[in-house]
Amino acid sequence: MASPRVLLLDGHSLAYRAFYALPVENFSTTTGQPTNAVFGFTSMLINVLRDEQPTHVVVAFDVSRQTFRTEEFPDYKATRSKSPDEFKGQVELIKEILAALGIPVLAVDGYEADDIIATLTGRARSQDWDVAIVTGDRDAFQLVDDRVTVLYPKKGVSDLARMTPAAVEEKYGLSPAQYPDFAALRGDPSDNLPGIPGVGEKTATKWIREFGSLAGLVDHVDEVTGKVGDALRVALPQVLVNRRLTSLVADVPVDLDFGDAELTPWDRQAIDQLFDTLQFRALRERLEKVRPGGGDEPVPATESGQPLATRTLLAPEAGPWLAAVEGVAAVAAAGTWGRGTGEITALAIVDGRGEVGYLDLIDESVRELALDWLADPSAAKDLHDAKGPALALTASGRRLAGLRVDTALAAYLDAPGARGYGLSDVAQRVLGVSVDVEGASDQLMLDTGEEAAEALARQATVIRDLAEALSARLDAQHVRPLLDDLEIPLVPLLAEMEHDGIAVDLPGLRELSDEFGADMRRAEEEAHRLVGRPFNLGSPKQLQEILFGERNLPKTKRIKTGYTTDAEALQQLYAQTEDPLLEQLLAWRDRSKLRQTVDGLIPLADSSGRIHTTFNQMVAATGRLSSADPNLQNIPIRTDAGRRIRGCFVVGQGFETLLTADYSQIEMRIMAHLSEDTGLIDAFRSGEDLHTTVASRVFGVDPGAVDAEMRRRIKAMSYGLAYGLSAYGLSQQLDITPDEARRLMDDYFERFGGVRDYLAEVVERARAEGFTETMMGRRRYLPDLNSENRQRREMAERMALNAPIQGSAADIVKVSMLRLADGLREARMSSRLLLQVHDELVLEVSPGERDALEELVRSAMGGAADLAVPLDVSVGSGPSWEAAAH
DNA sequence: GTGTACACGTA
DNA sequence: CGTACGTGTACACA
Repeated sequence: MASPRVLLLDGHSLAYRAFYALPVENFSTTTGQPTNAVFGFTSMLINVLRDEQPTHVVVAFDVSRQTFRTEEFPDYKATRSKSPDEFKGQVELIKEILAALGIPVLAVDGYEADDIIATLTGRARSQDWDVAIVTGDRDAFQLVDDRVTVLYPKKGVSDLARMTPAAVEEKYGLSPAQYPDFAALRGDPSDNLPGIPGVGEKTATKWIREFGSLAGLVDHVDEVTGKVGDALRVALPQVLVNRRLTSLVADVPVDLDFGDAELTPWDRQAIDQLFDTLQFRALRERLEKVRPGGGDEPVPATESGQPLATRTLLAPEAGPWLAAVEGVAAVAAAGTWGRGTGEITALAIVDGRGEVGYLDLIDESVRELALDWLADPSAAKDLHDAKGPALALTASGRRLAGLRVDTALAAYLDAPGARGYGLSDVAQRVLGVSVDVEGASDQLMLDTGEEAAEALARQATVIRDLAEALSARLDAQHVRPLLDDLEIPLVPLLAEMEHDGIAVDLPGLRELSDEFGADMRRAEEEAHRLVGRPFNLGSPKQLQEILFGERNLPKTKRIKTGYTTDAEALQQLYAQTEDPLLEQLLAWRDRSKLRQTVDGLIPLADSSGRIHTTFNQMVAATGRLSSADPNLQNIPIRTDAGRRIRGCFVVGQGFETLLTADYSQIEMRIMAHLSEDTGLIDAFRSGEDLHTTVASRVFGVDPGAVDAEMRRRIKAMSYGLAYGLSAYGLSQQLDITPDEARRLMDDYFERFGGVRDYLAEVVERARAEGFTETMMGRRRYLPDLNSENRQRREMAERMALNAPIQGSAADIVKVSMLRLADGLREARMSSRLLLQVHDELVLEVSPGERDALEELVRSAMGGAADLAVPLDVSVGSGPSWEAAAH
């Protein structure tokens, strides 16, 4: 075996280099946390791990600016400006990353990182190890020899100079051992070490070469002629000071066993979580490629992903084989699905005995057997992301049943807010194994039979092992009921909703598109006329130039790229200046947004005029569903023109009407329940208008005396509470002074103190426990609650405040959907659920079922949770989504 | 072609 | 300086 190779990094100097090399504007998270130093450092680390292939790694940091050097020479590094706060916070993040990678971090009081590196270099050399040093401090060049290389960042963070003895010789004309002598003569402006007037690198090199060393030069100092000789003699004491400071200390009391520095597999969960919060996507992939043991290591035979003897089951034996499956089967499905339909092309099944079967569903009879088996409730099965296959089953007229663990959903409940829930993501995170799903599907496409079977069977074994590992995790977190009773039963229901889709009035949509298009053109022409030339109204950049440059309008709120041109700001500008261009811009924006929505819908209608969204069960960190392709959860409603789009979602053929049902103020009701605030509970129980009732208490007047403005303010305040609204934010929204907003909040909490106490308690508990919980126990982990960074911490606090409220509402709506679907089945009704929009359900009503359905919906939704306040449901019906509103 | 910023629709 | 999403456009980068 090759001798160990140790990699030593100067954490501070590299982070510092990165901090100034990478523009912070391009390297910050969406929450505003600067990450340029972390990114640059991590990027360099990954590169050297890849290129140097070290067996051991240590990172050294400076402790403080106080070292023996500042004692000897108080001006040492005195010109270094205090490192900015954005930098210091990032050093902590770097240390977190190193901790997750299992790389020891060393810092010794009174010494610099380079001294630690010199010390460790000496130790490694004495064991005859190779050493690579990465540092932005050139003093380390003195350590270079045939086994010690210094990698010095030339510029940026990716270009490292490889300083070998030959490279030092070439660059300075000196040996590494001569370097500190040379540096002492030259001085170092960055360390605030004075040089000698009239002496630069050239002269310094010449002297060292001539006399062999600084000591040699000192011995013959009188022989140096000319003005520089005089200068040298004058500066000699300083030069000797420089020499002592430049020299690295190789006997720092360092407490390190090299065994602890050995590279080992790292803590994937910690890495994933860190890289997620830092929003490092590409880096994570680069890191994955250099992980210990290499990126493409074969999976050990005994571990997950190892193919077993796979039997490809042909028509005659497929039926008996499926009937003989024992225990819970882990199933990997191949196929295509989306937009309300799907097709399964192959299944690999591993059963409780370890029997592995592969079914090619191209064969008609195998296909029927396999689909029936998937729909068999007595055949227990685990799948990964079963909604796709469920969609295919639904399309074939069946319903997925017997689903025990969906490993994607389980991973989501275990860690909502993670980066991805694909099989390879989850297998990597939970089991630490690589599953090349892409490669597998490539092989499936090649259809080389055996290879396709092997690839899919491998996935099935991973699913089997994941189901076991995740079950244990969910049990430990007490979230197993959420999987069993909520998320899993929802899978076939969502598949059916997606498959059914919702009918649209296509001619109506086309008409709207034309109309909105005409409005856009009018506004655009007028805008061009007002500006005097054509420009792109859709370009915020051009808009900024025109508004704040040419027209010199008052500046709006600052954004990264200048000043915002969002609708709110344009409206304020218009109120101030009455510039007619602003009217046109606002009109154009409004119409183009609506047209964009309409034009996105039209091509998605199927041949029978129905549109099929995809509900995503695993994206929202709070537990909500989301809707995509198209998003039917953000169809306009607030404006008349917008509502006309809703009017184009209509009842389909064979049905009588659409019915919508929504929870009124569900989040406020949850807040009343969770906070146990008697005032708020009473307000709901009174049955009067909530905001008016709350306003009358806050302002101390009769409900009849509450005017529209009072109600508006209280409504904004109440809703804002669940989002962590600040006095400043409230003042902005209500257009009042922050003082007034503060007073309003105080008055509010005076009357509803339970709410304030609850909100404060939620955050504190989450800070202590690391996560928030909904009424049903759904967790959200918020590590940033203990962040040193104020912005991140406060962001996490608002999330902590909101997650139990939004998440409990999401849980309740999910429960109501399941109760409703069960009720429909039991009553043998053919009306059906089409959409969920967070607190609203949209149903399609079969002829004659209207009244019974309303009754069912009210009881399913109203009884979905037992709260201290009633769950109020309002119902409406009509031929379109718009008309069914209430 | 891909990623980011901005703007904006919903609950 | 208010949470949770998805989507289209512009624009800069590769």
